[in-house]
Amino acid sequence: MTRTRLSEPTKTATSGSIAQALSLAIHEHRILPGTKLVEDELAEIYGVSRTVIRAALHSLSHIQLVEIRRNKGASVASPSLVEAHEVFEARELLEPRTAHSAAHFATPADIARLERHIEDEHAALEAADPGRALYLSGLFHNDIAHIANQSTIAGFIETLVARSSLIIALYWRRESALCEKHAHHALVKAIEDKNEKQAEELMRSHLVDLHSALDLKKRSGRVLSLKDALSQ
Amino acid sequence: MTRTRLSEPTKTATSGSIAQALSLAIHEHRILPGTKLVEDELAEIYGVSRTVIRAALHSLSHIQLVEIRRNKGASVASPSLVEAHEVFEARELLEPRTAHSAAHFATPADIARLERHIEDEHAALEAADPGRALYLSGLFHNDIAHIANQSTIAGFIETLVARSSLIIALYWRRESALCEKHAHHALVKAIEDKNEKQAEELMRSHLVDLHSALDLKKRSGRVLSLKDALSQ
DNA sequence: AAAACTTGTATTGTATACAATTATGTGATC
DNA sequence: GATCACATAATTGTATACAATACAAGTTTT
Repeated sequence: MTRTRLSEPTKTATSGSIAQALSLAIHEHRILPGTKLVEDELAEIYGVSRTVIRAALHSLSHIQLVEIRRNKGASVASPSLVEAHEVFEARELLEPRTAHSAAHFATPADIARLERHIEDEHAALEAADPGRALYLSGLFHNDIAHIANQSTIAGFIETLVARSSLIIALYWRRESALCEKHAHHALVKAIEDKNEKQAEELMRSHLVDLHSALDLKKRSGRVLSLKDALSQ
Repeated sequence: MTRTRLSEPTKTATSGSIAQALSLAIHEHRILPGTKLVEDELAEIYGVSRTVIRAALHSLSHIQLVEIRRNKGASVASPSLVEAHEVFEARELLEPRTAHSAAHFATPADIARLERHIEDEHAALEAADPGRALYLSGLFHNDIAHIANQSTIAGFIETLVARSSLIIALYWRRESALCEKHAHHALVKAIEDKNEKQAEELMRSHLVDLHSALDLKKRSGRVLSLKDALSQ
């Protein structure tokens, strides 16, 4: 996954790049669950036809980041509490295993990248940008899945991490995500030490911790205009 | 071009129904890995425009049943041996857990449905229709995943089962699938008895057995014409 | 006033036209 | 005979036009 390019406007938006941009905006909570995603509006914003927008929306709907109802259009998905628990239960099943394998396969370059993720995440929190911190936190988990060298499972985890971002927007009750910093640090340490069993156990407890931080009732969310939310 | 009004309940083919029809054809090995899927040809067969076909192909590409390369079009996916092993490793991670939960949640109606699947599968083998038997065998696994009441994980398993069908087309070396009959029967028995631990263990050993039946080198496959393969 | 109908607008679904790209075949050259 | 160049066909990518559906507001009817 490459970082978003900044200022060159000549980038002809393709359905993939638009899906990625929308996905990032959802990850960072610039557009919240329930927001209607109107095809014409998005086509205008990205300077392409509805055809391309439709492809992007459909690909996001497949990973359940957006929900498409026939003749009703697309909106950012709004997982139920049951789905929320399911997502975290699935993560608790998959990710400890990937942490185990990651501890086996990780190279020094991998370790360095993971540590950079943690630093960036911390910097985003310092800069009062919790949305970006959340996104980076997701990248951290995805990166571990890829290091584990199981691309099929890594693909599943990517969708689970993405949906987790929606869930956090709806059900999160904890004030800061700072507590995660130590958990992530300890995890990297275990992976660096090639302590597979410990990495697995740290990942498991980390996820249980996140899962327990879900609230029981939905939060209300104000919805910004798409133009504003997608202007970067 | 006018649509086919000749037949009675002319189910206006939608992208979903077309995706399902193609998926079934792939499951049943009527169209084999590597087969080119030309949009115009499919549009002609199903009596819709390319727009609808494209949506169907894209949705199949998301679950990796078909592979789409830009400007090159779609073809039935042809997983590498590495991917094949990954798919089965993922199944070995997920499905024992669902078997465990299924044993917990299964109702008598669920048991009856599972047993019907086994019978149908056996009947298909008797009728010398191994493709259909394979499809039904996949349904059996999907059904267990749904009984386990974890729709997120069930969704993952569905894609893994689908890809397994491609893998079997490419790498299967066993003559008959009859051996599975006993495995499936024993599994249902354990679920019926609500013996969670045994169900989990039977599922694990069943999957290890399947995994071990993969050959190391690809088989060559003859490709039929799409019109013939999709005529049902 | 409440319910049902009507009409107008916004939005999505599908087909089609055209542009861009890739694949194919033919002949010239060595 | 092999290989390259180039023209032609086949196929995919994108935009747009139009049809179908849903949504909202106002009007009529009871």
